[in-house]
Amino acid sequence: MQRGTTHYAAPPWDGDVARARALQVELAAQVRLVDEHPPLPYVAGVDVGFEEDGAVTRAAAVLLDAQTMEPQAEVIARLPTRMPYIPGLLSFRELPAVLQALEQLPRTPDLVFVDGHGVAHPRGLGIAAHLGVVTGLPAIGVAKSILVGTHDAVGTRRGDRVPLMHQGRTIGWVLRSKDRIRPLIVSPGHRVSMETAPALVLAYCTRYRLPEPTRLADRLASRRGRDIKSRAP
DNA sequence: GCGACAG
DNA sequence: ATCTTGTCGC
Repeated sequence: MQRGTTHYAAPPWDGDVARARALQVELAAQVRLVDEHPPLPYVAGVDVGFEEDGAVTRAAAVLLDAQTMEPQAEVIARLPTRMPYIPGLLSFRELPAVLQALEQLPRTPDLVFVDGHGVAHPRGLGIAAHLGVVTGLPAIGVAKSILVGTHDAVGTRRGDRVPLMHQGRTIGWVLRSKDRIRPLIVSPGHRVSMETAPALVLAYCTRYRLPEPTRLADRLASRRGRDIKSRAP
């Protein structure tokens, strides 16, 4: 960590699925779906990839100027993978590495775009909501497919959207970020309202399906982009 | 009991 | 998520 004072507590994992789910319910109660993000000087995008056949979890975080969307910093954190992928418990597997990457950024972002769901989760605590609650930072979840919920047909043009419903509640949106391209599943994670989340995501979608913060982090996390700057002694 | 199931 | 070339389309 280079910022020194910031150290986020990673979620615990002892193999007890029931305990993890109980913790999710507790943390979900702390989620605030109201707009509390400041005028955005800086935004960040985070995503995770794997190396060594899954033995190593690699998280990437990219800091961008909120206005120009120009990348200000790109960092990578590597940690040994300590649990398998379990639907509904993704954050317990990926958040530890993501938090370390966030700590390596030269400054704290005012909003974080996370690859995965926000409150559009069985217990209301997708990885974006989990990240938001443990860091206190405003966060939005941007997923490529649905984990839970149903929805009506969505228009085919950029900006078209329909609510993602679950147990009679709107838990997110199915948002068309690009004409004719498979829609994104957007849900607020923390300190962002259900109404604002899709507007912010759309504002950061330029010529690609994914919003810039997430797209850049995605490129760094997976092994594409010709391994720009990594290596950690 | 039988599927579904973010990444 | 990851294993993988070329190919169809804006």
